[in-house]
Amino acid sequence: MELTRKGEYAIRGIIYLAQQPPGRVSLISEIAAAAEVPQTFLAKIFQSFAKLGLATSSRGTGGGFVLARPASAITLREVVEAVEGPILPNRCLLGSACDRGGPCRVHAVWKQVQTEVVHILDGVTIDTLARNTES
Amino acid sequence: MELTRKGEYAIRGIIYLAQQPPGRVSLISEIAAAAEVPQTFLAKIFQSFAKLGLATSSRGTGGGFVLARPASAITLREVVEAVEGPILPNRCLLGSACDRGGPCRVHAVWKQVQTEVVHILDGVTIDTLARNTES
DNA sequence: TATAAAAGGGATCAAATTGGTCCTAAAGGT
DNA sequence: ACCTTTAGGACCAATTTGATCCCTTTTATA
Repeated sequence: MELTRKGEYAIRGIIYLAQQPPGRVSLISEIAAAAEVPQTFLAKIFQSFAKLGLATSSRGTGGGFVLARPASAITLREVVEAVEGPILPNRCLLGSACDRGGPCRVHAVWKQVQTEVVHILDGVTIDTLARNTES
Repeated sequence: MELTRKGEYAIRGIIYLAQQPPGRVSLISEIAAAAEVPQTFLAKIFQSFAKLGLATSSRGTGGGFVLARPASAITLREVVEAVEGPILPNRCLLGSACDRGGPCRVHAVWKQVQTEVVHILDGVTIDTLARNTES
């Protein structure tokens, strides 16, 4: 029930991107330095972003990353799920038969938790986080 | 962001206890068989329950476990936290300085997630789960 | 008062996950 | 050609998870 480093780094990294002037290309080395995150690790994270269409990547000289959409159209949920996988408080929310025969007794509760968490994270955009200067 | 086996076993085990006639002592072997959980592992889990005052244990012949309180006075949150530790979507909710200087930008969001999840789990008692015959 | 029946608690262990590095390949600019 | 930059795969150490084993302590009872 805890965000991993990967998730934290992902958020820090994409917030940095969102704070750049629109269209400005950022190097992974630059983002890593700014977000204080191991560069090679962050590179993997941004690969996921690129694959999922959160960021656009370009190679070679002058290459780097740009947000694929306005920061106001990227939700915290998308970013978290991009690297951590779907919000899933319990395995039983995947398949149908979680208990030994029939849905488990707590199924409905986990479903509710999932729905609520997804709702909260969907309600926060990267734009909001990027503007949010200090607490 | 996922319940572990330990948490699942804990819930299954305590639900079984709650389904017994009031005052009836259950052996760990009996609970393990009924809940289809590895016995030695479940023993550890019930040790936690005993320490935290969710169940009462007695040793020797005729010993075993009984709920320390009516099942209607034990919440799902207590059971989960007993074995998984506090509901904590992000490490930053522990200390004060999560970001490099000052609270991190997402701090408030994680706080909200934590509050909401705790609220949901606090609203479900073991009694409710134990009565809940099938979905 | 042995003895058997339970839980308590520590040590240990394999497998999976996490957190991260390294190297080579591919793509793009000069 | 050559340099720069991301893509992708292999790899690795540390931690966590999911257990098991063994010995100790407590307690009832034959």
